[in-house]
Amino acid sequence: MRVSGLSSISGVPVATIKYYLREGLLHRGATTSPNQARYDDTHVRRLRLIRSLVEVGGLPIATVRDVLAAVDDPDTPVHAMLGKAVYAITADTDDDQDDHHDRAVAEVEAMLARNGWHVSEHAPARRSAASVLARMHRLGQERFTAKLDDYARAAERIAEADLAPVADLQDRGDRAEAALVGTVLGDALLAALRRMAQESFSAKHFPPTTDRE
Amino acid sequence: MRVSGLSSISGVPVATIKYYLREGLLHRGATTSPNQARYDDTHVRRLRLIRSLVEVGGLPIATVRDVLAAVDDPDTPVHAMLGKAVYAITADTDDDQDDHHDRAVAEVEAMLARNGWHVSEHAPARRSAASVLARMHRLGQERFTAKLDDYARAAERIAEADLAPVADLQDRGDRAEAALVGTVLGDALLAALRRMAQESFSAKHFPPTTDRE
DNA sequence: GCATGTGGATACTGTAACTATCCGATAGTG
DNA sequence: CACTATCGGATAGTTACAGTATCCACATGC
Repeated sequence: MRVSGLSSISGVPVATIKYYLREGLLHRGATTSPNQARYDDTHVRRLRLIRSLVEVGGLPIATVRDVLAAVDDPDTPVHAMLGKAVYAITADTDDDQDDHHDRAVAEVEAMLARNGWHVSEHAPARRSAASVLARMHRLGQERFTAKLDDYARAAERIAEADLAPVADLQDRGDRAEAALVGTVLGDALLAALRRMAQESFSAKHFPPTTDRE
Repeated sequence: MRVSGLSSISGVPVATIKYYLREGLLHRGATTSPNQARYDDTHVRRLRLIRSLVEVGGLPIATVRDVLAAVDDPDTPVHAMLGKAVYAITADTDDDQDDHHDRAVAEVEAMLARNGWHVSEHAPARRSAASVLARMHRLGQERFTAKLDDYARAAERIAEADLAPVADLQDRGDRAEAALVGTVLGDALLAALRRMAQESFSAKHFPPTTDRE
């Protein structure tokens, strides 16, 4: 298969495929002549993965390159690769280092302790959670503090569902890719489920009279 | 307070504040002279909200304008405003209309039926969930189908925690803003909690020997 | 044998989100 | 009251990102 075939199967324009090749997101095809190469279904798979990370996850192309390089590198442990992806996904929302931030950090720590979670001191998710919580406080939305444990318990169940199937995978590459997809696309799936659950819950407990037109 | 004061309090550059004024994201200050205006803490609050939606939620400026216009308009029902925000947040990941997509749609419908959820036929979250699920299938990640109910039950608990406090709010504007922040920043908070839960669960059930270096 | 397509390099485009400059007018200081 | 910093508002410029488009010498396949 050559570029045009890869393009029509994947729906990605030829020019864009060339761009991804150039940027190192997609491995080159097997060259049969100075200006001829063959692509196979590994390219199709990879292209699909790239598009999902970009379109659903919103990752910048440069990040996708780094993450995929980590996926491909057998020396990179899976958790390190995921850390990279997760760190990339999580916008580094500059924390303002004010009272709200300090309070948010303390609340996250208290929540971890209450629930018996063991999370690295330097996990980006810690900073991220505290940063978002601090923003909520600054916006006058204090109610999340009280609900943190409810969210945490839900997150626990989700994490359990996330990890069990991944642990069964033998091949390192498969496991890395599964973890990556689960993390990035999983966020989008969960967000959609949350919306539907909200709508359903709202319809059930607040009959559509005043609030719902 | 004038722009420079607003700028130093909020940390947003003057030029950017002017840009937001121009684009209609921020209401103009009370003009005291042809070229002089006073800003108050409603501007500070609004600015914080804008930055959160942009930096955490990743919403485009044009969308933020539309969403905030809906928040401000007393004639827009809260759920319509939220629908706008939710629709904006959820990238319209073009569904490829193939077998995978059809199957994903069916799986989402089955899940809704099994859990007794009442969700509008045209809810964007439906399309979004199906679209993400279809992508997972195309990537060879089938395990999510089996886990859909686990995720759904977690989403139910989250939705419950989300909605209860919002229902208490009396003022329409407060309620709209609370729902908006809860939806947009809530996604980010939940994603961070999920990461931490994964790390904690992983450490607990897969002792750090082989996989975790 | 010749139109069609190829890999690869280079240059260009479009959009989004600011950022900088300029203007005449005002505010607050001394 | 003079005067300098700052203001609001308009306009133009910048940067970053993610592609697109063009060009080329060469291959393929009818």
